[in-house]
Amino acid sequence: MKKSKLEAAETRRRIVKTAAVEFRRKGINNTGLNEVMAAAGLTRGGFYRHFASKDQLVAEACAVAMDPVGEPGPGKTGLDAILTAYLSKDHRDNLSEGCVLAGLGSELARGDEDTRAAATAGFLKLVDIFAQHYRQTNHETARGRALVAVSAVVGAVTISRIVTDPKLSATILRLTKKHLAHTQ
Amino acid sequence: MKKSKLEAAETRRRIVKTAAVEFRRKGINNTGLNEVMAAAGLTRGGFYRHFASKDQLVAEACAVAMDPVGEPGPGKTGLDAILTAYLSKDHRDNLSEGCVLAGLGSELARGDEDTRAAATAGFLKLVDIFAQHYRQTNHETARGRALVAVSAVVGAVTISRIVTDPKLSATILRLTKKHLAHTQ
DNA sequence: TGTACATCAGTGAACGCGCGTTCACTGATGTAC
DNA sequence: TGTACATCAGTGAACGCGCGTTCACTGATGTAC
Repeated sequence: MKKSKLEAAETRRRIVKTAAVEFRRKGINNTGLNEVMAAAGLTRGGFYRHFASKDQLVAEACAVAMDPVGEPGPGKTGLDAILTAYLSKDHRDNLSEGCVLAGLGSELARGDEDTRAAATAGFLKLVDIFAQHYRQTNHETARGRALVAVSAVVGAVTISRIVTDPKLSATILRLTKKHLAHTQ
Repeated sequence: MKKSKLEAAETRRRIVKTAAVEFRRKGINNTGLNEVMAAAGLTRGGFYRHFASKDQLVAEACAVAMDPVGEPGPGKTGLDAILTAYLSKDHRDNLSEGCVLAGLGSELARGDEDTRAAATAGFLKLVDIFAQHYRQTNHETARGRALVAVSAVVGAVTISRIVTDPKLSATILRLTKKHLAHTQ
């Protein structure tokens, strides 16, 4: 049953990618390795040919999942487009493809060093994207504003997912967008 | 071994309070009922005399834990005091007594209706406290600003706990405070 | 190029463990007379 | 007020279950000669 090195590498990538989706969808603690492997079309036993532990998979899945964050779609640019995408109902309702910081924030805070480092790298990437759109004379000021803005949007999406009143949820997203667009 | 009704009610309260601490400290999914009961000085079996399920305890613990949120300590008032307390390293490092929204945000988003309703009530209470300090002519505007501000501080504390770089963590808290104080 | 053998990706059963929940039991509390 | 009995808070063992992890095994791949 041995597969070629190429196939094995592809399998590994598939496991990480599947995990990135499943963890975001159901939470890290609520997602078993069995579940991830099955979703990747494999059986449980093969997992440890690729990873030393679940924690390692968590860290790698986190790193992979952070990559596409903040890309508001092809052709769209500008802070407004980014804010619109991040603070959309689409993003709020689509856990499995959304931002890791908003989807797994409080679980990441209890994660191991590697996981938190991956999340930190993703956060900084997002901050850079935001900072590019804060056209200040001072680069540090732009970065500072971006730090605050990213924190704010992560909080807004997190809370918009908790809140039981749909109107309130929508208002949080709308007003956060308005606020951040105005302090550009 | 039966206890008086008074004692039983006291026991129930103790379980909820203990759960509120343990859930915040280790996360809801990582905290077993066994653990909560032991921390409350009881054995596992007695739990179901007081609660129908773990989910019920989660909802009640969440409601209780949300109560003291936003109280910046005796004698201190004003938005600045609230922001200072909420965005302090003390709050960041003291999971077990901190704000539920920041400590359990992404787990709450996957919680059941009752839990999310309790969290929503707590969120709105916090929004009201903030809104009282935004002295606008229009009450709705003040509430809007408060919604955004509470989302922002929840995001900031969440991320300050994830980030592996202590300086970055401190900067997020400091700049978020500065930003929100200035848009008063 | 062909043969013999080592490697190792993936399978599927099994491990111990802790989970949420149930249950028979104990004995002090509360109630009825 | 005193007695007899029902209630039920709390105990501790046990339930089935899914978890992360291990392991013997299979057989195609990759390598050495």
